[in-house]
Amino acid sequence: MFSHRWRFGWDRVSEVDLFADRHETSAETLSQAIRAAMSEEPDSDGSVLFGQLQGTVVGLRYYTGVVNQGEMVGLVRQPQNPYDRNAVMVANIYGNQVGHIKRELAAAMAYVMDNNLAKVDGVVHWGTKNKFTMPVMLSFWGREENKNAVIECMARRGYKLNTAGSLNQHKDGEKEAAESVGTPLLLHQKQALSWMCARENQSALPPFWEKRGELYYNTLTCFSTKDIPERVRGGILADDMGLVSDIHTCTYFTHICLHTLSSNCMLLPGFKSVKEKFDYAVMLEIFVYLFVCADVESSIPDTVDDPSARTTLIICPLSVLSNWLDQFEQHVCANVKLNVYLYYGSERNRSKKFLSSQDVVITTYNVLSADFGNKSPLHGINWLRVVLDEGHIIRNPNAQMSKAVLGLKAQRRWILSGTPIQNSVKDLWMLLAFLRLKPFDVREWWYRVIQRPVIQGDRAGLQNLQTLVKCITLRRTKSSEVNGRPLVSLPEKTVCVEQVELSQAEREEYELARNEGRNTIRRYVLVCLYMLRQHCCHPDLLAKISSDLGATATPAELRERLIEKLRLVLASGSDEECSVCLDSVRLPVITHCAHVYCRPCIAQVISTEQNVARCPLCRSEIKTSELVEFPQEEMEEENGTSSEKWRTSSKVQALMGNLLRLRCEDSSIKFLVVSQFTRFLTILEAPLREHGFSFVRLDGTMSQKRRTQDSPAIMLLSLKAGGVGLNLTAASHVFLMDPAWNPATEEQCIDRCHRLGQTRKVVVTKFIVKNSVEENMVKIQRQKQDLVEKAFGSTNTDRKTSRIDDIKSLMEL
DNA sequence: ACCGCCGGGTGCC
DNA sequence: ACCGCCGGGTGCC
Repeated sequence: MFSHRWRFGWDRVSEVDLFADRHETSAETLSQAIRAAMSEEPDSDGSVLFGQLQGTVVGLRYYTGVVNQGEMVGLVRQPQNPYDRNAVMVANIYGNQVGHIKRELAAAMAYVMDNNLAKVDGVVHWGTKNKFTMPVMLSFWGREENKNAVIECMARRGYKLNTAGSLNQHKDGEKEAAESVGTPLLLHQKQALSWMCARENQSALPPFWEKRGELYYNTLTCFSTKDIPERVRGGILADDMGLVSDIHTCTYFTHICLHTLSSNCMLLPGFKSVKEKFDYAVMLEIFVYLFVCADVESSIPDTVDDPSARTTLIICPLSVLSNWLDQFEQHVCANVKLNVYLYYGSERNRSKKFLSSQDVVITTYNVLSADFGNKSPLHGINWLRVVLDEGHIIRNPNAQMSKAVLGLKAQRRWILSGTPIQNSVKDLWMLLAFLRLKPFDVREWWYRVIQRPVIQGDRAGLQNLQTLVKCITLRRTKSSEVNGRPLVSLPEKTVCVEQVELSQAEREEYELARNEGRNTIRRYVLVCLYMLRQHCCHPDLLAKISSDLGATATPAELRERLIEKLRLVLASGSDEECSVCLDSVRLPVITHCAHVYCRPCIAQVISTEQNVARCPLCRSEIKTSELVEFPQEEMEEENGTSSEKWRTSSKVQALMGNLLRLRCEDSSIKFLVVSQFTRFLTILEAPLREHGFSFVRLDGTMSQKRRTQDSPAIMLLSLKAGGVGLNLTAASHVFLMDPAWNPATEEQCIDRCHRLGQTRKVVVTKFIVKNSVEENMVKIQRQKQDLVEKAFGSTNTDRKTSRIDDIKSLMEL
C-alpha cells in the first residue's frame, strides 16, 4: 500500500508533468461512437488488490468475440440472463461477447459484484485458441475494509483467492510517443493549425494502437480488431490563456483556424491570402471556410461521415456567450454569408431542419442539458463539429451537463480549456469520453488501464497517461519555445514593487494583532502536541476537558479557553520552559496573553518597568493582578480526581513486559524508569506493586524516609526532577518512557547511571509509540543532533525559532 | 438387470 | 471436450 501522501503526490505530479513539453505535434486517428454499456462509476482511489483467482470462460463456441494472449477482458453481470440470474458475461474491449464465466464461479462472483464488495478484472494469459473454454486470471479489487469479506465469500464457495502473488499484472509500456507530425520550421500558430488540421483529417492510429499484419492491436489492453480503430477527429486545445490574446479562447480558436487554412492553402477562390497580413476579419473568413464549409478535406474515405452534416455546434458557459457573438459580429465580412444562430432563450427555434441548415449554432451547457432527454433537437442532429468551450466544465461525468454533451452526434470534436485537469487525473476521463478515444471512452477501461495505475503510483501508468494526453492535446505557454526561439513575442513586461510604510499607529495595531494571533496559535499547537504525547503514555494523563477551542470563538473566548488548557497542562506536570530564565518553569503563572513564566521571573520583569509592563514574548500589556497561577493544592487535587479507576496502557504493558523478563534473567539488576510526566510515574506504581517490585520515586513526591529504605529494584525518575549530580550508578538499565524535545536532556538522564562507579553494562530502552508524535519527535531529535555535530553553539534565539520549526515539522506543515 | 459396464451423443449462461 | 454427463444398449467367461 502507498501512503495517502504518496498517492496524492503522484496525482499532483501527473498534473504537472502531463503538460510539460507539449508543443510537439502528433498524428493519431480519431474515433467515432463506442457506446458500451459498462460505465458504472469505479469506486476508485482507495482500491487495493485483494487477490487473484484462475477462472474459466465457457461457451466460447457461441460467440464471435476473440481475445489475444494477455488481453484484458471485461466482466459484466447479466442479472436478466434467463438461464442463470448470476450470469457473468465476458467481453473484449469492443464489447464483443467472448463467453460466460462458468456457473459456479459466476454465482460466487455475482454476490461480490452485486454488493459492490469488489471490482473484478480479467486477463487471458493463455488458452486463447481454445474452442470451448479458456482460462482467465481474475483480479479482485476494492476497499481495504471489504477485503476479508470478499476472500471469505469466495472461499465459502470453494474459490481461494491467491493473495500472496505479485501484483504486477501491468506489463510496462513499450509504447513510444506517437511520431511527431509537426513541421519544425512553422510558426507556432501554423504549427498549432497544422496540428488541428491533422487532427481533423489524418488517418494515423490513435495512441497505443499498432498494425500487426492484418489486425490492429492495442498494446495496453492487448485487444486486436480487424477494423481500423475509429479516429478521433479533434482534440484538446489547452494553450495557456495568456499565449495569444486576452480576449477569449474563442478568439484564439478562430485564430488557430485561420492559420490552419493559410498553412494548408485551402482558401476558397476569391479569398485573399492571409499569410502575411492577418486580422480578425480575415481570420473569421477563414473560420467560415474551415468550420462552415464542411468538407475540409475528403482525401480520407470515411464511411461514418454523414456528407450532409454542415453545422458546427459551439457550447460555452453563459458568461462567454457574448464573446463568441462579438467575435462573429465584428469579424465576419459582409460578403460572407454566414448563418450563426444563437440557440438560447425561451423563444429559441427548436426545428432540427432549421438548426442543421445553419453554419454555426451557439448554445450554453445549461440549455443543452435542459433540452437533453426532452426531445432535444440538438441531440437529433448530425453535427459536423462540436466545440466545447471551457471544456473542463464537464469534468464530472455524473453531471447532467456531461451526459448531455456525451449524447451529441458529431464527426469532429474539440475541447477548449486552459485547465483540462483541474484537480486530478480523474478529470480527464470525461474529455476522453467526449472525444471517443478508444478504448478509454468506456470508463472501466480508462480506470483499469490508466487511472488506477497512476493513482497507485505506477510509473508505467503515468507514462501511458502522458503519452495519451500528449497525443490529443496542444498546450503551449507564453514561455514555450520552438527551436530555441520563444513561441510568441510579447511586449516587455516590467513589474515594480513600491514599498509602503505603515504609520506608527497602524504598525502598533498591526503588531498587536499579529502577535495575538500568532501566539495564540503557537500555544494552542503546543498544547495539542502535549496532549498527544500524554496519550502515547497513558490515556488517564489527560485532564478531562472539552478538547476543542471552537472555530467560532471570539478572540477573548479563545484566550480564556487557551489559558484554561495551559492550566491543565501545567497542572499535569509540564516541561514548559520559561522564556525569561530559559529553564523549566517553577511556580508557573500564565499571563493574560497566554504565556507561561516562572512567577519570580515575571515578577521581576514587571517590577523593572516604570510604567506599563509588557509580556517578554508578545509585548502585550501585563499586570500582576491578571496573572493566573497554580496553587500546589490544585495540582494535587488534579492528581486525585483523574485516577478514579486504574487502567493499563500499551506503554505500561511494554514496560512491565520488559521488567518481568529481565527480572527472570537476572534478579539483581536495578532499573531506572524515567518519564517527564510525574503523574505517569504515579500510574506506574500500581503494576509495580502488583508484581512485587520494590521502588522509590526520585521526584520529591516521595518522602525522604522511604527513599532511604533498603535498596529498591526500581527508581522512578521525573525527567527534570532530582537536580544535577544525582548519582544513580546502582541502576544499569534505563527505561525512557517518553521522548524529550531535547536529546541532551535524555543524555543527562542516562549519564546519571552511565558514569564512574558503574560496574555493569548499561542498557537504555526508549519507548516510542509507532505512528505518533513521538516518532516525529525522534526524527527531530536526530536532526538536532546532526546540527549540533555540524555546527557548535546555537544561540538562544536559535533555540526559540527552532522550536517553532519543530512544531511545524511535527504537524507536517 | 429394480443392477454395472460400454460407447456414442453431446456440451454456456 | 484428449473431459464429464446423460441415457440407450446390453448382459458369463
